[in-house]
Amino acid sequence: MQQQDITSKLLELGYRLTPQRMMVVSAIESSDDQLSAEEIHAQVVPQYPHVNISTVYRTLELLKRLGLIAETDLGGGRIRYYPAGKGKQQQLVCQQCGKTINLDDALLNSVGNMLFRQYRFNPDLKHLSIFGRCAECQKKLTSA
Amino acid sequence: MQQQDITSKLLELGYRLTPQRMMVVSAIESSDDQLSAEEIHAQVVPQYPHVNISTVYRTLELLKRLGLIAETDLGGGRIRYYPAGKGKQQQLVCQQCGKTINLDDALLNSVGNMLFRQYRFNPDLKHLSIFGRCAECQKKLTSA
DNA sequence: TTTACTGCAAATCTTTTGCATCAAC
DNA sequence: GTTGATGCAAAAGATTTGCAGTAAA
Repeated sequence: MQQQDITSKLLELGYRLTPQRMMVVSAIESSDDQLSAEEIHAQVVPQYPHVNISTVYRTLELLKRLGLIAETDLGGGRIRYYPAGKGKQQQLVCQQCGKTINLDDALLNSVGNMLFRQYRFNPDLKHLSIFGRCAECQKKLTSA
Repeated sequence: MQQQDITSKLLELGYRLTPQRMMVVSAIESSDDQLSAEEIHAQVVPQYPHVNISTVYRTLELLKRLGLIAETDLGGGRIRYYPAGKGKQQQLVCQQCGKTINLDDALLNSVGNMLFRQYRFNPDLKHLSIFGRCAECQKKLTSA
């Protein structure tokens, strides 16, 4: 999903293309990371000081409802948004430093298969987060 | 961890045994499910109408700090508490019906080992939740 | 021109905190 | 009697909502 796609999709569906919306879309699109509502707002304000945080929330809600963006819940109420088309969001989240590590497909699929074989459970592996401690934080912990 | 153990541990550590604390402990101990702060409060109020929700939060915070209870984050800001000794909390959570299925250790350990071998990441498998759809809801979905 | 969208302020909802009072020890 | 624990109310942080004005179509 490219930025043009999102905005043209909005137009196509009869929604208005306001500068606020375009800037929210642009912020999400151009970021390498997933962003929180606050972060998106912070990124838009310098270019458009009057944008209200409630508009950001309303825009995110709209884009989510239309399936143009998606969200991950990193736990502890930390919700992050990312473009719906932008790859997988399977990750390891370090609870100490917050770093995220992307998981590779092969490993993930083997886990998914195990779960299905054993429990007939169909895991949503597209949005999986596993919490724990990354190598560096683990090291700090043991050396402390 | 039995209820007496928790209360005696509190005493032992020099904390006061108030009726409020005992009732919070009792609510958590006697429930088969994990409970939210609100649910614990709701369960205590009928027997002790003046208990304040902030006392519940303070008690949970204390018990958590002492390692007597633990919490799981079910996503979407839903935090649930359970006695620390009460088995593992590794589970599959159905996003449709809310049912939880406990994961077996062997499977979990093999996942943990894979993650460590490949990423040197130390997953917190004691509190792992994997979201998705259970067998029944999957069936409903495909037959609908 | 029409009415969807926005900004603002106020309302929610959950959790936390300050403080005076109270009760466990 | 001490001092830690509680109740209350208010604060805080994140998100939502009502409403009147504004601007995209």
